[in-house]
Amino acid sequence: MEQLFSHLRKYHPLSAEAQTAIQNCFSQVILSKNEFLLTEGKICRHLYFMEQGALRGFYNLDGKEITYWFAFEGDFVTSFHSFTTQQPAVENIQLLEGSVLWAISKETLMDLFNRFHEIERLVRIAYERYYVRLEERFVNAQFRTAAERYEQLIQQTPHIIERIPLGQIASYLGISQETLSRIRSRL
Amino acid sequence: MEQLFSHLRKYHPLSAEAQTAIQNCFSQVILSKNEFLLTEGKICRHLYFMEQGALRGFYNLDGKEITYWFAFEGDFVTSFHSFTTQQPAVENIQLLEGSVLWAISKETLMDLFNRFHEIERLVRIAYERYYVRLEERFVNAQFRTAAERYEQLIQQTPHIIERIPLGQIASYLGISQETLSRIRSRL
DNA sequence: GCCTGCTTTTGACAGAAGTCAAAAACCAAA
DNA sequence: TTTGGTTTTTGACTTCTGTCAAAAGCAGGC
Repeated sequence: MEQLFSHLRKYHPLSAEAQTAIQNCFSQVILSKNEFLLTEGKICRHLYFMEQGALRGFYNLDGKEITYWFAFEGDFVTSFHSFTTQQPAVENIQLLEGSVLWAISKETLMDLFNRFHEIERLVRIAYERYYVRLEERFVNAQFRTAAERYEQLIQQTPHIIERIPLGQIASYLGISQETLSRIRSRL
Repeated sequence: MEQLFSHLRKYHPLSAEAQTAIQNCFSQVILSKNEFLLTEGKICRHLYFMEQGALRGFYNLDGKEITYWFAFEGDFVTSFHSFTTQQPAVENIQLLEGSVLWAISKETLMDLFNRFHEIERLVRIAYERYYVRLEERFVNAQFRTAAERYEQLIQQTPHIIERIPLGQIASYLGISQETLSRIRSRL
């Protein structure tokens, strides 16, 4: 739990009361490799925080699995679209390693927002950081070549390369596995 | 100003006091075609709301202008990265038509957040919507073909096609102008 | 009406990336 | 060590998209 707080404090300081409330509202979830946190068509009712482990978000397109994000230690995890709108999810969330997560339901989180302005602020600030990250990734996807994207991945998030199978990395970069293999061989 | 409120209410209802405060904190900005709201290297100190008009965000890559978003009536406008981090912007924001905007400085907005939890909530909710939109656009950029993206543009945001020159639309879709022209000719 | 400049289209060619299929490498369990 | 399954690499070929250059289309000003 202390790990959760130390991550949360990176966004915004928290009063003792807010911390106590958070402590009472999150519950621990332990899952093993290959289990699903969410499947396509279900409504995502929880926000998770990853304490230890790794997972991926993917959806099915023409029979192929498209992995489009990963989460590791210290990341928030949810189907953003489904969680915020309470519509059925289009994607799946699957564990890549045995993992420890903290979960809070949407209702409980809304209740925390009502009781603690500072918690809603923390989330607002977290959203800003995640938005900027996504914007950067979007610009890369649209305007950089496959090789450039791979090199940037090596620079910025080497843990992805170390912990994730090649096929899923290729998908994450928006290229075929064969192309990624060729890029690697000529670097 | 009423237009601003009617847009804001789509995110979250506002008390009379909050509305009065907002009224006192936003100021009107009128700009003509081709003027710049922000240039590369400057820190973006304001959040804008577009009442009337159109503009684009673009940055320079190898001597070429890459247009990667547009804003129209009812949109919030800022350099998200620069505004939230107060780092120099990497992009330019330029008017595409004579426009009417409402502006608020970062400090004033933070002050509103402190005084009105409900205003920070409204922004938190707005962030969620914008994040979902960006996520969708990212997935399209990475995993759909150029032709699919163009068709989706026609379906979902036909005003872009009507009001924006082809070269900038091509850039927005992440393809060359020639390719877009060919896609159009064979539809 | 007729320049002039800007936008859009067309043509020819080159390069990047995808697909399908097979081979090689790797890994874990028996 | 052998075996079976999975992951990664390699090869041959095709398709999509980009680039450069030229032509066509269009709009405003004179």
